[in-house]
Amino acid sequence: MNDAFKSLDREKQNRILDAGFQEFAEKGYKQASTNQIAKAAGIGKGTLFYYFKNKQSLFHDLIEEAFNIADETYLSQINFEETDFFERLRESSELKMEVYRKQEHALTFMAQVFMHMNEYKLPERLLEKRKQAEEIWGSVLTKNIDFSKFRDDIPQEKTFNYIRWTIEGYRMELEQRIKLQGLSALSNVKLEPYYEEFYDHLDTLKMIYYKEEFR
Amino acid sequence: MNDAFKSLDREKQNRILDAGFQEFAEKGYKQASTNQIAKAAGIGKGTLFYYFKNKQSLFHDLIEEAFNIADETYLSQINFEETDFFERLRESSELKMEVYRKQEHALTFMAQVFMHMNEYKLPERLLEKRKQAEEIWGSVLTKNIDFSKFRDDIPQEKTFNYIRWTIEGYRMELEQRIKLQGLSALSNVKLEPYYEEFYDHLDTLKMIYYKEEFR
DNA sequence: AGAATTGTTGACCAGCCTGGTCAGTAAGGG
DNA sequence: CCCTTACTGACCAGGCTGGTCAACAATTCT
Repeated sequence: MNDAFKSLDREKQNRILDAGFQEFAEKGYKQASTNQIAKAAGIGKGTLFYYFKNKQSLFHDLIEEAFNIADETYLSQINFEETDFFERLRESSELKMEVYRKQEHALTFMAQVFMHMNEYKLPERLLEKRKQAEEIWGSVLTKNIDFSKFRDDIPQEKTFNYIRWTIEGYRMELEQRIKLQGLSALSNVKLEPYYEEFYDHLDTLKMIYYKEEFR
Repeated sequence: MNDAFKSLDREKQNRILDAGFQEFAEKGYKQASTNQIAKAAGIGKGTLFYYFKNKQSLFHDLIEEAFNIADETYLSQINFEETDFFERLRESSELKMEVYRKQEHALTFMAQVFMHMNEYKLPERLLEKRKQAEEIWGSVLTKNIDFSKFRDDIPQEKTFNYIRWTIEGYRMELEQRIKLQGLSALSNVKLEPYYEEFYDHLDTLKMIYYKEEFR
């Protein structure tokens, strides 16, 4: 990523970044095609290599950019004053949705990178960032949370995991549903009804896992 | 799949089938490589095409074979007399594990095919099978189940989904854990402690979602 | 025994796609 | 007018693709 790229207008930058995020997230480093990325971004192949010196450096730059995006629009916005678990969960989910709106494939790309991190020999600089990110991502739903609101006949760790897994399962099914009904991009989908559905699930989970007096 | 293949000894057949399952499950139809499959199965490339007439027919045969395996060692073994949800869940999980032991990648292959079914133009014969399979797979955790044991302050459908999602989340984390700790094949991993862990989760879920008198 | 059949292989094929280059074009600013 | 910068796609060598096939090996038949 050189100065030429950085001085592009934001829209074009984002188009290129997102094309890269999507291709690498879908196929992994080796199988990803720079031709595809250029085509999806709507630029010539030469131009891609005019902005990035080669495939590997493009990949590294994408990782760094994804970290930055996640940092700026997600992690740094989390309100760690909020001690209620479900409120924190709601806020963090909404922030995540913000990221999706800005850069639809940044987060799936990040997840892919996290999963296969060990296969890629990344420079020290990125490994360091990853370590930091891992910690803070893990703290989003734990740091300064009032876990005493959970019913105490179920081990706290289980409660925590069960809620995580349930939400994750719901998220995946929702993704599937949206993908099936319309081929439209996420940005074109009316999201309001899904929010209501999601809040409803949060309430139900509160019913299930909170002590009576906190429901 | 011709007579030559069918008259191979079981072990070699399974080696080839599983190599195919794995490759297609990992990369999808187009990206899958017949070279890789032959190499992974430990046979020459020519031999693979001596057994199967071409890539597409190999793919179709694998689908059919996967359906048969799932049918024989999983679906047909489910005891639909058992009306307790968690007992049914336990049994079906153990049966699934049987399938894994016999053909490690058959089920992930099937899942992949189900997901991307619409992209492949499959012959009528397979589409029909799929339709049937879909119905019966859906019925495994519902048909003849006594849902009245669930607490009735939470909608039954939610209860059902939440348990599914929780178990699925647990399964994925377990897979991750096993993959990390040892690179050994599933068949070499001591499974007993995991079973205990799994049963423990089932008990906890019973605590959460059953009426008091059925816990 | 030898002949005939069946099983198995990897070198080989044309063709596609790969990451990357670079001569050439276009545009803008001085 | 030149100089710089932005941008492109034809082009390259090389790797991998699905698939073939002549040659060889093993087994079975006569």
